Formats: sequence, structure tokens, C-alpha cells
Amino acid sequence: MKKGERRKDELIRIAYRKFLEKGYEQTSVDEIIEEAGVAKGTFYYHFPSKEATLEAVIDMMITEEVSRAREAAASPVPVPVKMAAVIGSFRPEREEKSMAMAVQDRENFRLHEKLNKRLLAEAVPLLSVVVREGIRQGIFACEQVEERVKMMLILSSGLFDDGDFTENDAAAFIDIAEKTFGAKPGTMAFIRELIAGGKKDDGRES
Amino acid sequence: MKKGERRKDELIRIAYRKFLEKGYEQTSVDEIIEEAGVAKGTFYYHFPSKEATLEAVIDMMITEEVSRAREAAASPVPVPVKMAAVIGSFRPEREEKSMAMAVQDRENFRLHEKLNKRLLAEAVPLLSVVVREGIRQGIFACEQVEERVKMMLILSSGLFDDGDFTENDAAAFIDIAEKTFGAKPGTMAFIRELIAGGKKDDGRES
DNA sequence: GATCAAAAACCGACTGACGGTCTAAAAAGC
DNA sequence: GCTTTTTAGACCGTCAGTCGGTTTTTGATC
Repeated sequence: MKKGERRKDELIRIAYRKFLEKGYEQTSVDEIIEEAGVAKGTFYYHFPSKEATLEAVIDMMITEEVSRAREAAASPVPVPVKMAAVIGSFRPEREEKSMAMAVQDRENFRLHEKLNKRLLAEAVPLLSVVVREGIRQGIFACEQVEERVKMMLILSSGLFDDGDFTENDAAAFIDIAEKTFGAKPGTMAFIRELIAGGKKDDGRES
Repeated sequence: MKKGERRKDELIRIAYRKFLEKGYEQTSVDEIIEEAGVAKGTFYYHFPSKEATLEAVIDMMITEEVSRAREAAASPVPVPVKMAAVIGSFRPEREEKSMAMAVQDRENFRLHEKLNKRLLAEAVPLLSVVVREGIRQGIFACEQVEERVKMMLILSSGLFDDGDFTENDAAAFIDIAEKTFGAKPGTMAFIRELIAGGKKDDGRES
């Protein structure tokens, strides 16, 4: 890795942390360069704009998650377990979120929106493969696989990103998910654990 | 209406149009006051901040939509028709959206997010009443009515706000909606018209 | 209806912060 | 020695928000 790339990476990491801590809008370029101990010109040598830094940060987050999800999708475990694993791979932000993002979360429109859009684009194909595997095994039965996967992902992010959801929310969501994919009742109860894992951080990372 | 209220209303209307035309972030307070022919102090006499203007704009949009939706919910028509009418009442932004919002739409995070959140809060109780009416009539059959209504609204906004969706999207969504509320296949085919109405503007406003 | 003081509405120059630019030169790496 | 990277920081235009002061409205009183 050349020196320039190291610098750039360092700036992205600092930006990443700041964006999560205080939100994108609330983080100034001056703060980032001050923490990096770098001149302003250096920042703008590596990034054409502040917004580009946000894109880079999101890229960093996404690529890491995608590679993990890909591994999970390739593992030879039962389909429902695999679904849980793939979805779970796309939730490492949750750990980091617990840093201090609680309040800023609501105001972090840009990061949220862009991250969700990218996440959706990457997760749909991966999960669709798993669902089709389930269909071949008779666990699921539905058409429009991609579309249904997309919808369940939209739903889950819209529902659970806020962090407050009830038992009724979970029950309804599981029921809807099962009917969406034409699965037998109980097949997707694993979702409850995923939700619980995202809701309250037990502190176990292994 | 006192003079101050008129001014405030005028500022809100101007802000409303500008936000839709060029997006919230891209509209400066200076532009608004210039168009209103008013000094900056006047603006900040009426609003504590620019963000407050956005809230006021959203309030204006919402109250109008809610009153229309309430009317629709009270009308004595068959439940599926009523659902279509109530949901349709929450879509007048679509008309205005076609003004020039196409490009800016993607960047109008704030307006979008806040509008959706408010819309959801207002629409869920209204639609829940209608769904319960449908349950009494044997058209629907489900528990967790509020939660399911909320989910269908989240789904529809997440899916269709972008404006590009396929026939498969529509088919899957209708199927999911019917299963979510325990309705017979075909009951909610009216959704297809709602979607189509929002997708391409025919230009008829009556 | 005239008077007048208080309240409401309005004004616009000014401030401070921020994203971004620029120059000209010096290190660092190859 | 040539390119890539970095430096310091003055500077620019824009923008949200402030402030002290001025005008207009109001409403009570004469």
C-alpha cells in the first residue's frame, strides 16, 4: 500500500468515526484534518469534496459487510440458518452504532439513506440465491423472488432501524415474511433472534 | 387572520414551493426572503430557524392530506374502495412532485424523511379503523392490525417513492398485502391503480 | 376622532462557520 | 531527476443566524 493510500485510508477512518459519532452534517472538514494532523490541501488532494468522503466511508462499510455475507451464503448449512447468517452479516453497523450514534441517528439523513440504498442493492442478489435454494428444497414457494426479498429488506430497515418495536411488530413481521415466501408457519422464527440481537447489545461478538 | 399570520403563511408557501423545486438544502433563506420581499430579520421573527420552516411546510402539507383522508374514511363505500380512497388522499404530493422535483428528489433527504414519518403517524390510525371494519365484514382476517398497516405503508413508501417499479413489484406487493390482511386473492387489486396513478401523471386534476 | 404608549412586525448590516480554492514550495518515493 | 504527495494558511463566496434599532398596529383613554 502506497503512502498516499495510507493517508486516504486514515482520513476515511477518521471521517467514518466522526460521522457515526456526530453525524455527517455536523462534522466539518476542518475537524477531520485537525484530527489527522494534515493540511486542508491534503484532504482535497485525496477527495474532490466532503460528500465524496461520505461515499468512501459507505464503500468501506459495505465492502466489509458484503464479503462476510458472501461467506455466509456459501456455507453448507440449512437454508433458514443461512438466511439468518446472511442478514446478520449486514448488521455490523449495529455494534458501532451503539457508540454514540443514538441521538445523531435521527439527523443523519444522508448516511442513513445512502447506506440503506447500497445495502439493498448488495443484499438482494445474495439473499435471492438463498431463497431460490429454499424453493428447490420445498421450504419456500413463491414467484418474484428478487422483488419479495427487496420488500422484506425495505420493511426490516424501515421497521427496526429506529430501534423501538414491540412484540406485536415482531409477530406480524414474521408472519408476513413467512407468507411472503410461502413458508410454513414457524420457519422464519429465527428473525426474532436477529431482531433481539440488534435491539439490545449483549456484548458478545463471537 | 392577523397581519403577522399572513406574512408567516406567505413565507411558508414560498418555502414550500422552493423546497419542492430545488430541495430543502439547496434553498437558502436569502432566496425565500428575497422572493417574499422581506428582510432577514422578518424571517427570523416568524421562524426560530430554517429547519422550523421545513416543519411548518410539512405541517401544512400533512393537515391538508389528513382532512381529506378523514373524509374518505367516513364515507359509506365498500371497504376496499375506502382503503384506496384513504391511501389516495395521502398522495397529493405526487402532483406537485411532478413540478421539478425529479432530480432533487433523491437529495431531498430531510423533506422526504420527515414527511414520511409524519404521514405514517397520521395514516396508521385512520387506515386501521378501515381495516377493522373490513375484519368485521369478513373481508379481512388478521391480528396486529396497526402493526400490519404500518408495515404496508412503510413498504409502499419505500417501494414506490422512487418512481421506478416493475410489474413484478406490483404483483408481489399486492400478493403480500392480501396475505398480510388475510384477504382473498384479488381483493386488493385496486392497489395497482393507485400505483399507476402515482407513477405517470395524466395531467387531469379533476 | 385624536392621542399615545406598548406590542407586534420589520429592517438590514453584521458575524462566524463552513466548504472549497489556490499558490508556491518542500518532502518523499521511485 | 522526475513524479507523487504534502505543506501552511490566506482567501473566497455562501449561508444560517444575530442584534440593535425603526416602523407599523393596536387598543385603551380622553
